[in-house]
Amino acid sequence: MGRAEKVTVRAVAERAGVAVSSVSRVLNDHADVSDGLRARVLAAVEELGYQPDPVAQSLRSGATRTIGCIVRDIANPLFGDIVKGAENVLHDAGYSLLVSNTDGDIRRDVDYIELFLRRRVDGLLLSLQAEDNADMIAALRQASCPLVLLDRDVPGLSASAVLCDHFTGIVAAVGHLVALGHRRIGLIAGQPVIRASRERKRGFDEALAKAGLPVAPELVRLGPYAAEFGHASTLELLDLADPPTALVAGGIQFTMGSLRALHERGVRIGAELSFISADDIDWLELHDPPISVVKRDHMRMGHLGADLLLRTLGGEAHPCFEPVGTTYIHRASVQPPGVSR
Amino acid sequence: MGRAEKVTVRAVAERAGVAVSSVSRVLNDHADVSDGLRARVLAAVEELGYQPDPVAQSLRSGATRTIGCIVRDIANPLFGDIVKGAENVLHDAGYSLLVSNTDGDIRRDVDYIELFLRRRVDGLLLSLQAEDNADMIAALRQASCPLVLLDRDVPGLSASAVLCDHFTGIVAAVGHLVALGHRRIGLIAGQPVIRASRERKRGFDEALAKAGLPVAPELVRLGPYAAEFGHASTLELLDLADPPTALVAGGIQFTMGSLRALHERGVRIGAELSFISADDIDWLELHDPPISVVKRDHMRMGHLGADLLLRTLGGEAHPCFEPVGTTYIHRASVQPPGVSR
DNA sequence: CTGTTAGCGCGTTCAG
DNA sequence: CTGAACGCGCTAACAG
Repeated sequence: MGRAEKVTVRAVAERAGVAVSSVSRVLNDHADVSDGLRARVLAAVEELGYQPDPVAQSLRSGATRTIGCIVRDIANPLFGDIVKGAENVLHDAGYSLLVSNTDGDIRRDVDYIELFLRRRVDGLLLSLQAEDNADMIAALRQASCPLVLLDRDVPGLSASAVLCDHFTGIVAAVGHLVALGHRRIGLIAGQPVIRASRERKRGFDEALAKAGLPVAPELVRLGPYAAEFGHASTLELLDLADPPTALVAGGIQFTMGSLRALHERGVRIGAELSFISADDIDWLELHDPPISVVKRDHMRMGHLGADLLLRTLGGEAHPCFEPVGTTYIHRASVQPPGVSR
Repeated sequence: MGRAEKVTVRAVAERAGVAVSSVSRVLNDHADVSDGLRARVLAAVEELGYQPDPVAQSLRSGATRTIGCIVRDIANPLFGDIVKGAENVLHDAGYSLLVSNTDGDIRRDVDYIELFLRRRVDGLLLSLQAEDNADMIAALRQASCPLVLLDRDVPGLSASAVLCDHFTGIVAAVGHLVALGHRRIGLIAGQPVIRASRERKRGFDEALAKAGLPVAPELVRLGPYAAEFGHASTLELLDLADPPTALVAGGIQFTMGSLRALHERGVRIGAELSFISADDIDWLELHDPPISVVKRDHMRMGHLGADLLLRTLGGEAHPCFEPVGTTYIHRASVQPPGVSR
């Protein structure tokens, strides 16, 4: 096993025949350094292969060049894309990314917040599981580093945010189904503790109202973000005496669960039921027939979030909001029974 | 914005009326501490809400309680599952996980290795992009922390590894296709710089040989792990004068690319072509008709890798190899043209 | 059993 | 323009 001799500033200083502070000056290019000294220091650095110790730098400076990222499920391609986009930007800026996995348990959000703050991260990228948890808000208030919320909205908190326009996407999706003649449209979405869920529900309601369609509470299922919920809800909707002819699923977990339920029942999308997913994941279109989606660019969201964080760290920006557009993409659908045109 | 007063050991010591070292003794339960002192220290800790600074602890102890993880694409659910499994185990053991994204560029493997080592991570989880890169091997030799390879094999390196049995899975898959009567079977897989690719090719060759089938070099495409390669290769195979009747794709990227190509061409899996993916991703089965897969439990691989790392760190284990089984799951297929039975 | 002291490696005051 | 000295917060020697 290789053993690298630990080469410190002191070693470099001795090698160059100067004081340690001079080495530090050169490396952090603090003005007023003579060319001769600079050259000798750089030569010594090169010869010894010196590299400053980030841990010592962190203790001294208070900055760790580390960002903490909190997401529900890093294996979920939605969050994977966010993390990937963020990591790309942060890496290029010299930051490293710590990840988490809160997995449906809101207390783990709090745990990770406290853990990352204790580790003195320079910033936090947050895709929280709920926006109204008191413990979580209290934990975030302790933060002395910039915070960026990813598609979340916690009022009264000093944080930036990257927000998606879910409303427009759902309105377009439902509008399209209505135009096809659907009158019984189901919605499976998350609980209102997350802005995305509220916006989806609001878009759903407004689109129906605009079309003069009645609200059918039994066709709306709001629950925890888990494939099991999407699965169970889809089965319940299919078992209704008067089942929906079209279904909008408001998150990738729900989409997964719903597709599995439809698959089990042998219900063919586009042939027997119109299905729209409110999160475009790359592979959804590969279904046969393809699934219609409301598309969001998750990598871009991570990208923007990291960018916002870096700009705040660099003092170039104060907390602000960055909107991310949403596009509705129609891929396949079917007219409801009894509709002629 | 909340401003937490930094409470140090010194503050706790003064509050309790003892020396700083006594505080340290109590917290790290170094033997020989009187109950009275312990109680007073613990009380002061509680009252002040003291929490040790991990950065200072790291500088002092040399350990950062941080693990670096190197993967090609964290947004890929395959790697996402690995990272998730590893993070779960590491978090419970008090470690945090730094992630990366090497994205097809082998030099980024080297960059991240050097970055993480400079940051003094306590261990490295490595899903490398090639096993034979000299710079990468040189970088890893500099490591003084334990290394765990994830489904990779770098001979001559002091590292543990979690390995999948790809061979058996591909043999089962090809064997099944042969039993159905297929005689022209295509393979899309990675280059031999990664053990997984070599094992898949070896399994493919042996299964064909065992069936007394000729080797058809034009049906085997080995290339970089990218959806584009799977896509282009699939189109090339379809365009052959004598195209394959069945296709085995040896990695999730290739599967993605191939499915997209088949979708574009309107080729129906199970109706016109048998398709087997060598990496089961949760959602593959949701295709209609379902796709046959060679299943691997990626989360378990991350789990085992992290466990191996922790055991090595705890001195409970020396570098070793942990095998992960592979299962072939048949979901749908089609007999080749001209086969009656 | 407990207190005093010396660094871990770095950046940054201050004098010269 | 350069060097000497201090301290970030903690742990581990070494004394008492």
